[in-house]
This record gives sequence, C-alpha cells and structure tokens, in this order.
Amino acid sequence: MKIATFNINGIKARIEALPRWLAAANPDVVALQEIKSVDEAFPRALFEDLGWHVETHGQKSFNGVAILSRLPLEDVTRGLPGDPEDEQARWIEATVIGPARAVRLCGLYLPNGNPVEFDADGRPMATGKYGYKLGWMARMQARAAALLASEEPVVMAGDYNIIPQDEDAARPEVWRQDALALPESRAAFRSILNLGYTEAFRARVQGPGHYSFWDYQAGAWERNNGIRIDHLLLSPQAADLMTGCSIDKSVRGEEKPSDHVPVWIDLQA
DNA sequence: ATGTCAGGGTATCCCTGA
Repeated sequence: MKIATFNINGIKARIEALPRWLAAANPDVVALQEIKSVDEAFPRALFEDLGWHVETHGQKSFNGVAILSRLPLEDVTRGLPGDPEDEQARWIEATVIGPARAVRLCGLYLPNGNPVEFDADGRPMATGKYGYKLGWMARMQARAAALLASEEPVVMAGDYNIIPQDEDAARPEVWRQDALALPESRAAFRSILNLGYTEAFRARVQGPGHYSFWDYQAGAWERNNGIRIDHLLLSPQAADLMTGCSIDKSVRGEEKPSDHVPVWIDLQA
C-alpha cells in the first residue's frame, strides 16, 4: 500500500498537475492539504472517473484537506477533536482497506503559526496564530495517543509546518525565530513522536539536504533553499510494515507546481 | 527575508495567507 501526502496549494490551480502526478506515481492513497475549496466545489467527478474514492473536508478560501484512494475507505471522520469552536478544516481520518491489512489514515494540515509575538525577554508568547498552533498540536497529541491505544496500523500524514531539526533546512539560521522551527514547536512535535510514533523518512534516510517545500519567492527552488515540513508518522504496527519512503522532489520542477512536493511510504498492507 | 502564488471580493487591483 503506497500512501502519499501532498500539499497541493489549491485544487483549482493544480487541476492538471495533480492528475499528472497521480498517473506517474501511482499511489494507492493520497492525503491532500490546502485544497482551498469547499466540498461542493471540489472536482470530485474528475477524480472518481479516474478510479479514485474521494473524501473531502473543505472550507472557503483557505486550508481544506482531502483523501483520494483507490482502495475502499471506511469510517471517515472530519475535524480534529478537542475544540468545538475550531472551524478550520485541517484534519480528516479514514480507514483504508488494504489487501492484507486495514490502516487508519489521518490527513492533516498543521497550522503555520506565524507571525509569532515575543515578550520583552525575547521569548515567544503562546498568543494569536502561534498560540493556535501550539493548542492545535496539544489536541493532535491527544488524538495521536488515543489512536495508539487501538494497536492498529496508524499513519498520520500531512503538512506539519514543522522543521524537525536544523538539518531539515537549507538555511537553518533564517528560521530560528519562525513558528516552523522555534524550540517550543519542535518540542511539541517530539512529544507526539515520543508517544511511540516513527517519523517515516528519518527512519530510512539520514543526513541533510532533503526538503519537501521550496518557497515561490526569491528563487528558492533554483537555489535549493528548501525545508522539510511534510511528514508521515507511523504507529509501531505501521512502522513494522514499512518497506519504503521517499520524496518526489522532481515534481517541484514541473509545470505550474505547488510549493510542496509529495512524500510517500510503502507499507506491506 | 522576500525576486511569488493562490483565492476572493467586487474586479480589472487590493487584501489575506503562506
């Protein structure tokens, strides 16, 4: 079972590039982020005609997540539990029925968190967008813990907006005060890992120079000024099934690309 | 850190978000 995550930065803008990549990469399941569309406006029929089951959790203008799957999906849920006031569409779950095993897949778009406000001592304050990010991550940790208790294969795939370590940025010094790399952000990410999750890419590939996002601005792609912020976290039962993990870097150089590229794993499931 | 995109409003540009 090949599972990918791909922040497409707008389904309307990627209406050609996404089907092109699906045909070339041939994943079984894809978690999409930033569809930037309400459910009714998502081009569902286009993908259904290509053989995909389509489940969306959209909103107007911003955010929005979806799952495309060639395998049957069951028990789809939308929204991250823990705050009924939260109206941002950033979380979707479904059980993917693989030929050998069922896998619980969470597709997520973790809040960016910028701009960060700092106090007089230069410490980041948990207010505004950064406060929302940290609060969202605490809720995600609770959900991640509940999912572990099922002792089933669980995959949490998406745009985490977290640069886990300095080696995951071409220019780490630029990100020191940024919500994607602040110590508090990294600590919240590690707290989720420390529940017992495995970060798929780092379980298989070591060293710097591996990125999943290059800004549209300032020639970031041409200069390979990237960051690695798209991740797949695996429960122990899922990690035991992993046979591969890679980043489809070349997608960034194709016509009308997203600023993110797909990251994928292969599971014996 | 800004040489860019994307979406939406009310539009032939301005704003937000990243």
